[in-house]
Amino acid sequence: MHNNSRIKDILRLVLKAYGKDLRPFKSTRPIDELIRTILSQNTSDTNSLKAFAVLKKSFNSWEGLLGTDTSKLARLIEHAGLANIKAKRIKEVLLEIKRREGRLSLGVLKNMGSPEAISYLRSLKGVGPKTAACVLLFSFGKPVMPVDTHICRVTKRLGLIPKDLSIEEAHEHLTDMTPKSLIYDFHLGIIEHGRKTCKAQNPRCGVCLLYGLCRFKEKSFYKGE
DNA sequence: TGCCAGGCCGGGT
DNA sequence: ACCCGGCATGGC
Repeated sequence: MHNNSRIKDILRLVLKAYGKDLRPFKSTRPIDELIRTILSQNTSDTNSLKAFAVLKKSFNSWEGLLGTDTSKLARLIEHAGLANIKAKRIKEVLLEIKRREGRLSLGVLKNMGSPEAISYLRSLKGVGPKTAACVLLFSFGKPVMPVDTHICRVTKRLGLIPKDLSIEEAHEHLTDMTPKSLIYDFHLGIIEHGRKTCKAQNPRCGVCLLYGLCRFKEKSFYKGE
């Protein structure tokens, strides 16, 4: 637990600046979360949420999705981009869950430890470290940090993790070093920090003030600031 | 106009 | 164990 005090510092600043904007934890249904997260892979929120809304509207239950052919599914989710890949992933992942569990449910994860649950999810083709972490955190409240490209960049820049970590290693490091009860807030806070105010340096944001962490500088940082 | 968004897989070294 | 190309829409 090397960087423990530093991460607490940063957590405090992030929560002070953005805590009030974060939606409180409310667990989402695991299959919903899984589908939503696959749609979000390498895709903006607005596009993936639009596609998810179309899917929800198209099916009474996800059982209905299993009988739909993949090309038709791809048309339904075209707003999300990468639609052919995602349609195939969603359908095959759901089929595999149904095959394993006898029904379309991830309830089996509830009583698993995090490592076991991660292995289970990642053995589904199309589910990588980020998608697995989202399901475990947002549906089951397990202390697992989802790391996307933005979080990876920012935490490296903050010096919380070494710059040469792969994204998979970053998941492990950040999960380990963040106090369990704060993983959810930290994840959302960093996302919020990037999404909103800190396109330029924000005079009310302690993270920007202390660490110069405004979004517009990220590119130059990664070209070797 | 080009770049990038809450990734992941498969194939090559 | 890494590295890379492919996948593809919409917003700025």
